[in-house]
Order: sequence, then structure tokens, then C-alpha cells
Amino acid sequence: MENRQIADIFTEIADILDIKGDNPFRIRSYRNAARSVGDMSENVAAMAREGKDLEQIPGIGTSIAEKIKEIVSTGRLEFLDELRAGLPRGLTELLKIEGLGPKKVKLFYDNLKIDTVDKLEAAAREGKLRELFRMGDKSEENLIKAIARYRTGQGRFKLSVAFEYAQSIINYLKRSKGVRAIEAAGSLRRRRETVGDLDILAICAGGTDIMDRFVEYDGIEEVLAKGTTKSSARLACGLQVDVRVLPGESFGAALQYFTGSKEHNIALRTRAVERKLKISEYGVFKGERCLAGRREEEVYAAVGLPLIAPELRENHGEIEAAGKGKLPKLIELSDVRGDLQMHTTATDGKESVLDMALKARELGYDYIAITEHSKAVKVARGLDEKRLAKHLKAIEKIQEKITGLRILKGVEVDILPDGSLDLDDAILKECDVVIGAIHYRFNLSEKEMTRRIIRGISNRHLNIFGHPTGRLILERPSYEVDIEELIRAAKDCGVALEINAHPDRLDLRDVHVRLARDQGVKLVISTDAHSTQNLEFMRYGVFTARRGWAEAEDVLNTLPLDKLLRALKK
DNA sequence: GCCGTTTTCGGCCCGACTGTTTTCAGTCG
Repeated sequence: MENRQIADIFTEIADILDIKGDNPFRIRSYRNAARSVGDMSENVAAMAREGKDLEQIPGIGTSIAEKIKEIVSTGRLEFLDELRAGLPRGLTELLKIEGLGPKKVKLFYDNLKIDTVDKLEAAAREGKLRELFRMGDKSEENLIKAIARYRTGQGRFKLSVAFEYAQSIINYLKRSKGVRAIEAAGSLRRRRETVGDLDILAICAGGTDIMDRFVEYDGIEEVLAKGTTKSSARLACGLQVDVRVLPGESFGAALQYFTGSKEHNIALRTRAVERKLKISEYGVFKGERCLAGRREEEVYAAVGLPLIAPELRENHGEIEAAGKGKLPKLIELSDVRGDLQMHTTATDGKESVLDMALKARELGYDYIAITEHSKAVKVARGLDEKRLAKHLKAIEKIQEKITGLRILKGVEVDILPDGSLDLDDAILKECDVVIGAIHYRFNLSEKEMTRRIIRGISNRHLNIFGHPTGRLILERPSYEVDIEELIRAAKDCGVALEINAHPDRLDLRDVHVRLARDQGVKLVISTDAHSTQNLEFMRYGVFTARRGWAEAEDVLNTLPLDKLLRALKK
């Protein structure tokens, strides 16, 4: 059983209790438990079966631990069944509609027996909702719009997409009167792989026109709210953008607050309360007196902590680590000295080996590896042994034409369904870098897939396992694989795991990076570039590595060339 | 329902905006 399934059960419990108007703190406990389990890299069901102490998991106490055991052993939870019996199933779905919370869902259900999105829409269109307590025609109108958005399923956006919108809006807003500083906060600043909305913070002098200017931004489809300190709008692409204006003396506190995550902030504020302080988006206060707020560092310092990098702010142990001076020294983009996966016109890349090399040199790299597909990847015209041999010779020729950059001879060889490799050892031996990867037959059972991969990476010529889970963000889930067993096997085989930096992949993902790192498995960050432009994806891989607490020394392609080559040897 | 280096009971983060009111509940982040 996946952690996600267990988390979903607790979320449903929280939703139902919410609608019933239960104790809000009890509800929060279930939501915390859902998040905690959902974010775990270790399989909770397996932990339960092995008799491990579930109460060690943050947010899990006696009662919820018991419920997890029940779910794992019976596949059901009596408590949830009882809760469900009292309410129609569609009610919790209504909570997903923006602007609809538990109170209104209950109001609509109690008065009009509304328990589906369709019934809600019909009631709104017929003007029946406006007769209810504290409802009006405006509320109905907004609900109809929110239902339309819910139906088109606009949710989260890939980090790279959100990044580009944020940059464009910030450049536009910078030209407003009186803007002194402007920065994006939120999950974008934490570099989460997907972003739900943009939070843009600005310091402005008096008489600013930033909000007037913001609502005129030509990508905006609908203005949701407009005030002097906060405005919200939805772009045509569906992305919501919040802009907040703050006084300079609060900017650090606001940046801290709006960067989140919510869970990190709750933990930080709790720490403040223990010190008789209060943290809000305006500063750190002792009674009425403001102790800090201008800079983010001051906010953390006020509660006795060093600055915590935004990528770590998930309440995944970073506050404890900071308190003990044990924060990792996170890898930086400038630590990366080369890129170890890319494709050229020899297979499905768009540009030549020389063009890729020149661009890489421009980026300041010491080395790259050219790693074409093997023959199993037919759509990419993958190379067989003979064509690869010729290609390796061609790379040597091109190396003669370029100085200041080493072009490593590589290949991305497919691991076939039986775990054998798609190319003979004799040719793999000629390569400086051999990446193993999976590109087809994703539908094996977890057991078969894990066995396939472990057999594949056991090949003595294989150095790196590429895009280890095969997922495409928001498009395709990972194939089924026992990631912990895979990580152990990578360690045993001396194989590095790739953080594929392509913004559609980011694979390994953050929590698995951390798990691998904790086990002492080496990582590489590669762009999987299919064009010179794609080489700039490296930053997304570095973001992911940082979210996984990785330091430069965990990542092989921060090494100088000679050390890298030694490290790749098995 | 969870949690604890002052605690096993009594807390649990904090503020802005909307839409409905004429002082505030609900929702969001």
C-alpha cells in the first residue's frame, strides 16, 4: 500500500469532520498526519508490517498509529466507514471548489440537500443560494466561475512554467512608481517541483501605483481581489498571482512568512511562542516592541537560528538541524563542473556534438558526456554497437577541434525487461560514462521492475542509473519500483543515481534524493539536453538536489575531471 | 488528536480580503 493512499484516508476524515464542525485541532491533527505520511520516503505500510514504531513519525500519535495498523492489516478503516455513513460521498468533493469551505458546504447541504457539483451549479444558476444566510448574488456568480475552473481541472504548474511567468510579471511590476524591491516568495521560492500560485512581494514608497498597474497586466484574465496591500488575479493560463505590498521594515518577515511552507512557519512560530515572542508577516515582536523584520536572517536570528535556505523549509527536520548547527551546506549551481547526459543529432537531439560542446564551454563547464540512446529506443533512432563505435570515434575527432573542455564518450543504454543491457559489454567498455535507463515496458509489477533494474545496474560497466523512477511531472506517474531497495542496490553496485534536471522529469525527486544521500549513494545532476538551450536546465536539477539536502560532495559532477573519472570507476 | 528540557493538561500561527452586513463569518494562504 502506498503512502498516498493512507494519506488520502486521513484527508477524507479531516474533510468530513470539518463539514460536521468537529474540533478544529482534531481536524488539523488528521491533516498533519496526512501530510506527514504523504511526504515520507519510507513506505509506512511496510513499517507497520515490520512492527516499527509509527509514533516516531511526526504528527502520528497513539490513535492515528492504531488507525494506520488497521488500514494496513484490513485494507479498511471502520472509523472512516462510520463517518461516511452519515454523509453523502459527494460532499467532500465540494470542498475542492475554491471559495467553498466546510461551513458553506454544510449550509448548502442542510438547507438545499446539495451534495454534488452539478446540484450546486444548478442551485447557483437558479438563484437559490442567495436566499441562504450571508449569501448574495455576487457569491453565486463567484461560485459558478469557481465551478467552471474546477471542471477544467486547472491545478498546479510545473516549476519551470511558473518561473517564467514570475520573471515576466516581476519585470513588468518593477516599472511601477515607488517600487524599491520586489521578489517572488511561496513554493516557487522553495523550488517545489510544481507551483500552485505565485506570491509576489514588493516594498513600495508612498504613492505607489503598483496595484493599479498589476491589474492591467495583459496576461490577466480575471481580477479576484484588489486592495492596497494585497491583490489577486488569475492569468489566462489559470495560474493565480498574489501581489502584496509591504513596508521596508517588514520585508524580511514577510518574505519569510510568504515563502512558507505553512508547516515550516507553524513550527517556527511555535518556537517563537516558547521564547515569549510573536512572529507575524510584519516582524518578530516582544509585546508591542518589534525586534526584527527588515531582513529574513533577523527573523531566524530572533529565535536563535541561522538562516534556513528556502528549499529546506518544509518542516522536515530543518528547524531541529538549524538549532543544532547541523544544516547541510547545500550545493550551488556554480559547484557543477560538467553535464553528464545529453543527446545530439546522432539520435534524437537537435544539435551537433560540436555545438553542444561549445555551449557547454560557454557555460563554464570543464567536461560533458555525450550519451546517445541505444537501439531499443527506436523512435529516437537509438544506436546499435556498430553505429555507437563510429560515433565514439567521431567524438574523438571533435575533441581535437576544441580546447578547454573534455568531451566524454558515453551512452544511455536501455535496461531491457529481463534486466540485461541493450548493448554488448565490449562496446560499453569503450565508454567513459555508461548511463542505464528504462524507456519502455513500464507496466511490470513492482517486484519485476525492481529485479530488472537491479540486474541492469549490476553490470560492471554501468556508472549511473538515469531518471530512476521514470515519472513525468503532472503527466505520468513513476513505474512501480521499490525505491529503497533500488537505493541499497545502487550503493552495493557503486552506481550513482541521476537527478535528471529536465523540468518535465526532476527524477530523482527531492525526498528520494534525501533518502539516497542519507544512505551514502552518490548522485549526478544531468540535463538530458536535446538542444544547446536545454543545457540551461541544470538549475532545476540543482534546486531538486538542494530540496533533497544535497551538498556538493554528494554530487559527482562537482568533481574536477580526473577525480570524476576515478569516481566513476567501479 | 498531537505534543512536552518550565508541562501528561491545556494549549494548538496569524492576518487580509470578500461579501454580507452595519460588526463579522468564512475562506485563504
